[in-house]
Amino acid sequence: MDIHRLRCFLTVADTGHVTRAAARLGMQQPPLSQQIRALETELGVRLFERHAKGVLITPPGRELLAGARALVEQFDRLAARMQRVAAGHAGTLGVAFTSSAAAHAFTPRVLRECRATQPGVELRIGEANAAEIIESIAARRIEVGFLRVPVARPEGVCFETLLTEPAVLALPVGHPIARQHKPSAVVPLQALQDEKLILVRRPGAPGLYANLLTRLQQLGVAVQVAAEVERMMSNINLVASGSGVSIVPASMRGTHPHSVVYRDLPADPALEAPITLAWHRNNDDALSLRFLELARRTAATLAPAAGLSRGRRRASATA
Amino acid sequence: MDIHRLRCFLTVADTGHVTRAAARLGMQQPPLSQQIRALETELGVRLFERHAKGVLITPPGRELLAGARALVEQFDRLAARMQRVAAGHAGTLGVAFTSSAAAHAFTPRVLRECRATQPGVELRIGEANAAEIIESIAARRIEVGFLRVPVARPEGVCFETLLTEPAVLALPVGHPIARQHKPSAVVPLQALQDEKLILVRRPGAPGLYANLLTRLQQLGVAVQVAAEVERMMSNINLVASGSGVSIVPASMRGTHPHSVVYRDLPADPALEAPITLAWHRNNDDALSLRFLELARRTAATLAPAAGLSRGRRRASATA
DNA sequence: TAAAAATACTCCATAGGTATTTTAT
DNA sequence: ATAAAATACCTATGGAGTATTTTTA
Repeated sequence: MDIHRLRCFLTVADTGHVTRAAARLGMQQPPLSQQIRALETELGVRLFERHAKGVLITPPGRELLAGARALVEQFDRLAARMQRVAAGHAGTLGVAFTSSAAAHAFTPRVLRECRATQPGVELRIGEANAAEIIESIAARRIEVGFLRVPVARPEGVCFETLLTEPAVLALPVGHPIARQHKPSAVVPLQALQDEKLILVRRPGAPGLYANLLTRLQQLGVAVQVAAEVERMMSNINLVASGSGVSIVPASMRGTHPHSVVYRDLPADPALEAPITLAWHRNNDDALSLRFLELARRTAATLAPAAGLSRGRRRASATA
Repeated sequence: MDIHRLRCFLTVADTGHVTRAAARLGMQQPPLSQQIRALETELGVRLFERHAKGVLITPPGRELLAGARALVEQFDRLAARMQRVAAGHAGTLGVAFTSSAAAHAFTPRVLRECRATQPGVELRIGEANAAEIIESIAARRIEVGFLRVPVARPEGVCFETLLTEPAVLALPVGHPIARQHKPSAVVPLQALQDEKLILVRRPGAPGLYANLLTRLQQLGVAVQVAAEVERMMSNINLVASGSGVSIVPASMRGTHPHSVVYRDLPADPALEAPITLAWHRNNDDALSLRFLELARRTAATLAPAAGLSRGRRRASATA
């Protein structure tokens, strides 16, 4: 008993004639008779009564009929679905973001674009920190990640900077620096002299804040480290509470609008905060590739000049 | 893509190794590799990443996995069910009764027995008149019928008398015959002289009532025909209403106990009312045969002596 | 170097085709 | 006598086996 034989059986049952069924199946009558006979022998059941003007299904044949029809239909659905999967029009894609990547306008736009252009694709969305996302990609639990800085580079995981944005200074409302500089002004880093600074820093993960400390040291600006936190949101919350000042990616502007004010910093490549796309080198299926391309295109529409000038598709892996 | 290939795929996915999967499938590694390769080529999708220590399923492979597992399980369920069908332990059986056959104690007992001994068998029960039942059997819409008298004998339909029971006289309460004869007495047919008689008679269906009229004529007993009805129940209802007297199969005793009284009649083979089993000659599947045998055994326990003395298994067909 | 998968080939079971016979109305 | 199914026989595709090579950690 296999799908092919069941299809033979169904066609004979539907037509009531072996000959007509054979024609519908695009085959000759004798081999179809043999298929039916083989099925009967295998099941130990007579499926049809043979008459001079055709065949009549038997009670056990009727039992098979319902089950076989459901089975063949399910089979055909699966085959059709796999065709769409092969084309990248259907499937499930695991995507994860860091909370700070999720704050960028890029993130909801990518998801919206994907749902709009690929309605058959189910997105499994998760939020985690960069280390967890990278580990999940390495372990192949998810396909794509969006994060800031690649805090680890396991074998096989690729990274690509999609966008960069400048860092801005985040100050508690009423802070002297805010009073001394208009909202449109650029605050020099020297203004941070003796300020209490809040850092987002994870063990072994040099990122935006390592670059900041290096630059302050170069400039001879001394600061106090008021707190080190793990998440960008904790960082802003501490600024809002007045515990100190911090620098954050420009897309965080607007968080805690009543408690936090933001000021531009001098243009500085070391203080640019990237949005980084992460995926696994071995994921070469149509769906993953389409999604990566979609992410690149979406990023290009958000920052076309930046994207081109900084060199798109800077893929890299520690292979 | 067929069930066999999907089974190969599932085993490789479950084990994560082609070699181990081959062992579990009872085959060698190379043909299994070929099956996987063929499936990938056919679907246009890479299902596994090949590594030195085994294989890792890909995203499109995961898509196939769920569907394939469900499909193979459904396939196996169907195969298992067909095995039970072949043995007669599962399936659907269409059974119909005439209302007067349904009144006999035999009927509920057969159904109860079947449900008890064959719990996997679904009984589709219907009630209809004898002509409809016989036509349904001839048209193969149902498998078995229980009725009184075969009012037609189409090609292929077999009949077998399972039980016979004497006819009894049904009288309205307070009727003179009831007063003149004790409940245990036997009322001679001569007592019906000049009585109003209710008959159950269908066009072209000679049965109990034809035999009765013939016998009364032989005895020179004149009666009035007060009514001719189609159904045994209408018959008893008319007796209950005082419209006349009638004779009914003994199993009808107890119907309308407050309005109708019953009296025995002299033993007379022509006035015996049979319970007849009807089926189609071509139904040789295990389930039908088992049910016929069950009906015969059940009938034998109800009237072992009668059954044997009158010759069980009097099958007949007008072939 | 070792373990796993892929390749090359051979064999055989079985699906399908053609020609013919049997069966039932 | 006719139409349909069964049988007989042939061919070829493809699944499974053995031996061997390739790949990767």
